Amino acid sequence: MFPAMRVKIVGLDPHQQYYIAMDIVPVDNKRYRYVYHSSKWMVAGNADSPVPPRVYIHPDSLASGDTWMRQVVSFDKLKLTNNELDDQGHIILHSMHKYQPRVHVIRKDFSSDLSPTKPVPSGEGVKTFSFPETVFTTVTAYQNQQITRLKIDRNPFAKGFRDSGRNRTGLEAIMETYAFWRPPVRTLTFEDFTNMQKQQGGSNFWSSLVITFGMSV
Amino acid sequence: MFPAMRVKIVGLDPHQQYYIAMDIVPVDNKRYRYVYHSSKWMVAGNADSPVPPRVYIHPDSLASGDTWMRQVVSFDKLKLTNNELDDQGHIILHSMHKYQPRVHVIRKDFSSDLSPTKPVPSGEGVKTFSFPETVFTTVTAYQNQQITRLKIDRNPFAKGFRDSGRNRTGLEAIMETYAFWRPPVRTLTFEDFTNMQKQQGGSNFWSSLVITFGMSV
DNA sequence: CAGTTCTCACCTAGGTGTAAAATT
DNA sequence: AATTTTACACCTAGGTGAGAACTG
Repeated sequence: MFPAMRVKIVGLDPHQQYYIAMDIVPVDNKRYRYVYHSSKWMVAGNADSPVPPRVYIHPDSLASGDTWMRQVVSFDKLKLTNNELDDQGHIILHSMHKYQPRVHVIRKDFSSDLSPTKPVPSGEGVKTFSFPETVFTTVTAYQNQQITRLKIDRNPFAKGFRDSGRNRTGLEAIMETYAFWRPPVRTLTFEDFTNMQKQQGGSNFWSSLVITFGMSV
Repeated sequence: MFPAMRVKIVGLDPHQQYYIAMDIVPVDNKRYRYVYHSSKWMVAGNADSPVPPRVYIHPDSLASGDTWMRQVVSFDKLKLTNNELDDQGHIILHSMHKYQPRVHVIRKDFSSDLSPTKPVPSGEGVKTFSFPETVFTTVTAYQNQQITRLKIDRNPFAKGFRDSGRNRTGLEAIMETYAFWRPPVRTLTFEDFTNMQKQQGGSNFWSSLVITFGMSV
C-alpha cells in the first residue's frame, strides 16, 4: 500500500509492552465505479460478500511503549490483495470498494489471542484510531491521471516512469532540494477519537494516549 | 561474514525469554602472514593492540526459548570492519589476525546491561559456545584460490563471477541438483563445552542446553 | 467493454569479487 | 613489496506502472 500510513505515538507507558497492528474495514456497504467525465466515484450496487478478516501486526511488535514512542511507526510493508484464497498473510479486500485503515494499540497483557487471521480483540487493553483522510477506494487499474502522477512522483520505486522532460514548477523544484521535507502532520488525541466515536470513556491508563498521522510522501 | 554461522538450539526453557548474541575473540596474541609456496599461515609478529569490543545481538532478540528452538539461528547479517572508528555497529577486527566467533545465550532476567558496545556479561544467566572449526584469519584480500572459489561458488551474491564454462565434477553436478542439501552438522552439548573449557559446572537450569553448528553453505 | 491478470522494463537497495590506485 | 582502499560491473531480491492479453 502506497502511500504508507505513518503514525507518531505519545502517551504510552514507557515500560509496558505493546503490539501495534493495522486492519482495514469497509466504509459502507456499496460497490463503486469511477465516472471519468465527472471525476467522481459513484455507487454501483451493493458490496460483495465480506472476506476473511486479516490483521497486519507491525513487524516491530512486541516492543515497549518507550520504543514505539521514539520512532515514526510506518506501515510501508503492509500488502493488499484481492485474492480471497491468499496464503501470504496479505490483507484481503474487494476491488472497487471503499475502505478505512485503522491503527490498534494493544497492551501485551491483553493480547492472548492476537493473530493475523482473527479480528483484533476489543476491550480495556486495546485502543483503536482512524483518520478519515485515509479512506481510499480499491482498484486493479488506476482510474484517473492524478493518482497515477502521485504514485509515480512520490514512490521511489516508480522513478523509472518519471517524465524528467516535464519541468517541475518553481515551487516543486525548490521543494525537491529539501530532501528532509515532510508534509504537515495532523494530531488526534484519544479524547478526539472517543468523541468522534461517541465512545463511553476510556480507562485512566490510556487517558494521555495521542497518535499523530502523516502520509509517507 | 560469509559463510555465515548457523546454529540449532535445544534445551532452552520454552517460556523463558532469551537474547542470542555473537562476539569474535582473538585466538592468540599473534599477527600472521600467508606463505604462498607452503600454503600456510605463519606467525609474523605480535598482535596489534586490542580494539573496542563489539557484540552482535541477533536481530530476532528478544524471543522465547520456544521461538529460538523452532528455527535455525543464522548470523548472516553480521558485518566485520577493520575501521576502529566504525560507527555502523559492525564488529571491529584487525586484519591478518586469527579469531574465533562465540555464540552467547543470555537469559532475559540476567541481561540488564547487554549492549552492542560492551562485553557480554558472564555469570549464571549466560552460556557461551565456541566451535573450533569456525576459527578464521582476517584479510583485506584473499590469499589463496581455494577460499576465492568457496566464496564465489557458495555465495549467491557472487554468482556473476562463477565460471559456468568450467564444468563441475560428476559429484558436484549431482549435488547441485539437490537444492535443499546442507552439509552435516556437528552437535556440541553444554557438557562437552564445560569439559573443553574446564569450567566448574553449570546450574541445573542449563544442564540440557545443546547447540548445533552448521555452515551456511 | 469494463475490469482483471500477466509479463516486462526499470527502478531501489544492497551484497559480491576484480583490478587499478593508493598507502605504508 | 605487501597490504589496503576505491570504483565498478554484476549479481540477488523485490517494489513500480505500462501495456498486452485475458475474462465474463
